[in-house]
Amino acid sequence: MEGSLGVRKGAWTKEEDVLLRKCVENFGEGKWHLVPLRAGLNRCRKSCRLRWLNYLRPNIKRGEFALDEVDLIIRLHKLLGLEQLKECIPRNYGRWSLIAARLPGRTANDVKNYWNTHFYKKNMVSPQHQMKGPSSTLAPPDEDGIPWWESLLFEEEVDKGITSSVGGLSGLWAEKDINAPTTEAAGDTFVEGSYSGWHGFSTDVDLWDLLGEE
DNA sequence: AATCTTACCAACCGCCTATCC
DNA sequence: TGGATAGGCGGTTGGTAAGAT
Repeated sequence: MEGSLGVRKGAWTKEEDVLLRKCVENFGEGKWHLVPLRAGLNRCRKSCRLRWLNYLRPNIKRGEFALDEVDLIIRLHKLLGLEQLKECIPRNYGRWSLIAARLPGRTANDVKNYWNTHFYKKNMVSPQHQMKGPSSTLAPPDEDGIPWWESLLFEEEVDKGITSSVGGLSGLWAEKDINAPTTEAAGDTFVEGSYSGWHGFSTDVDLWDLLGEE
């Protein structure tokens, strides 16, 4: 299975995994354009990076999402989808990465897949009744027959709490003496809590502050 | 047992931003 | 300053396993 430039595509073999792992162990993460050459792999740089980040990296957690993980995904997704934040986070960039950064061992791809499988597609049909939600083995519905996760998705009080938290962002910046003169910088400030890839804009504002948790 | 449908998830693709020259 | 390149992201696709008919 090869692409137009003779670069291999599709599922990775065990041999390829071994080569990639050895390469990263020897040279470290990064410089992905050099990895195919160094590892002796007939793969593109993006494919190597993705394979490492989503599958080969140490401490990757596999298997079913725990209750608290799903809870957090729902809350953070809701938070990051708010109009107020869309204004200051360009294109919602880093949304899945932000959420994944709060779930040790989970990757952005994992979180995205989970959301798309359990919530997003169901939302397209009928939000209140078509969603399957997290595996029923996680937790039974309450006495009213309403799954625990559904209340998180549609609970107005959760909305209010999150909205007020976001509304208080400017206060947080002021409180922490953070200079956020533009909406773009404001977005960086928010994102920085768990994502360090942008601009080197550093602050200790945390998603937990916005969620009002520990 | 065979076929069809659904769910899951690894991987690809295109786009954007940052950095380098 | 502007083009080329690399890194990184979200959206989407496609293969496959599991369940239903």
